[in-house]
Amino acid sequence: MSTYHHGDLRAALLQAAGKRLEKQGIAALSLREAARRSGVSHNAPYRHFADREALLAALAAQGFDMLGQAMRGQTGRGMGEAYVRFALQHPQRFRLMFGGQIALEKYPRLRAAASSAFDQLQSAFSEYGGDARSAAAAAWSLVHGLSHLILDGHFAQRGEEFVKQVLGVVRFALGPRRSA
Amino acid sequence: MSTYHHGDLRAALLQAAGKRLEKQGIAALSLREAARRSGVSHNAPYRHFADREALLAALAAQGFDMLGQAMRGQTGRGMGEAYVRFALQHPQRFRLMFGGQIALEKYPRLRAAASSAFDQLQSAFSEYGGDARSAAAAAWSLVHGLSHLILDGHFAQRGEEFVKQVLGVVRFALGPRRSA
DNA sequence: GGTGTTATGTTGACAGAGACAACATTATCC
DNA sequence: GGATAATGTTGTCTCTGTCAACATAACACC
Repeated sequence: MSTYHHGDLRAALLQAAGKRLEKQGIAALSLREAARRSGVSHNAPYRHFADREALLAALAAQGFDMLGQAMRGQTGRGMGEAYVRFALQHPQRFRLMFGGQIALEKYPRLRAAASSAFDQLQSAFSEYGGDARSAAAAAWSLVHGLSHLILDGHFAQRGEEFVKQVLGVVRFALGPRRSA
Repeated sequence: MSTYHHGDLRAALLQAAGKRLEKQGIAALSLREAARRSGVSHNAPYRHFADREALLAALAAQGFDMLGQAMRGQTGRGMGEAYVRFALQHPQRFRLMFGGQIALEKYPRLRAAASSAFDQLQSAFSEYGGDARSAAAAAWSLVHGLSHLILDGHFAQRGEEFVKQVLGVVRFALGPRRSA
């Protein structure tokens, strides 16, 4: 029988869990459910993930990769808009990535994926001289917070228009401005 | 016997759960544990909370009240700093409040508490004329995102100094703006 | 004061999840 | 081709949320 070994169970589990995640939210994610959807016994996942948290970490890492992809090629304001757009398009994934349920220090792969995404933002602010770090941190905070608050339903509006309006109100002090 | 009825079980549960929350995080919160800590049977909590989520919602509402209290009397930048300080002092509570695990629309009391806190921020920006809403939204986003990212360990620094520096880099544009 | 009604707690039970251990089957490598 | 590691399975335990049925106390009304 070739059905005993799955072939690529790890990927299958990630896909099944990913689907479940977007549809039902983090709380609905279970190893057993993912196993079921992958047509495998309830304990098989443990050969690929140490525990539930490890599965979540892998999904989150995927998310950071996706986010990096979404921001690629963008600059300045456009990058910020891409960030928010990603969050709105993948709400549950975004919450998983930034929900604080995963101990970042336990998953180097995850930390690396996150840093890589942040680096893109950072480099977009290199022109800001000595305060580049602070400006980048502020910009990230701004788009991150905006994403979160919109997702949580704390604003009445949530369209592209609103996002542009809010981002447009902000200026970063110091250094040259006005580039596209 | 006066031991059959607890007296104020609801408050006791909230306190027990609150303690557990700050120490162990949201995931470690369980109705049964709270019941145990309150010296009561495992099903007693259901007389006060419809389900686990309702308990979480009550804890979150408390959190918004605390946040409102922390911002009271502050203005401008100081209010933003108070916001971040609150988040850093009550990390798990903050995550609960903004983790998206609670369906805001199901708990009017919770929504009210949240709006009330936001209103304070909003009113601090009333001077910004027509774009007051956008400016307030941006300011909230900024401090909110900064809090989140620091909590998640995405920045190397996390002291008061760093917070002031990041917030100091941001300016809000006055008056009406062109939109993209 | 006695009595019916409501609020509050208790006991018991069930299903689903995470996690561990022991065992089975297939790949892999010399 | 056989040892060894990788991968899956079965079985079991404990914990949790939640429902149902029952017990006890508080309260309102006569």
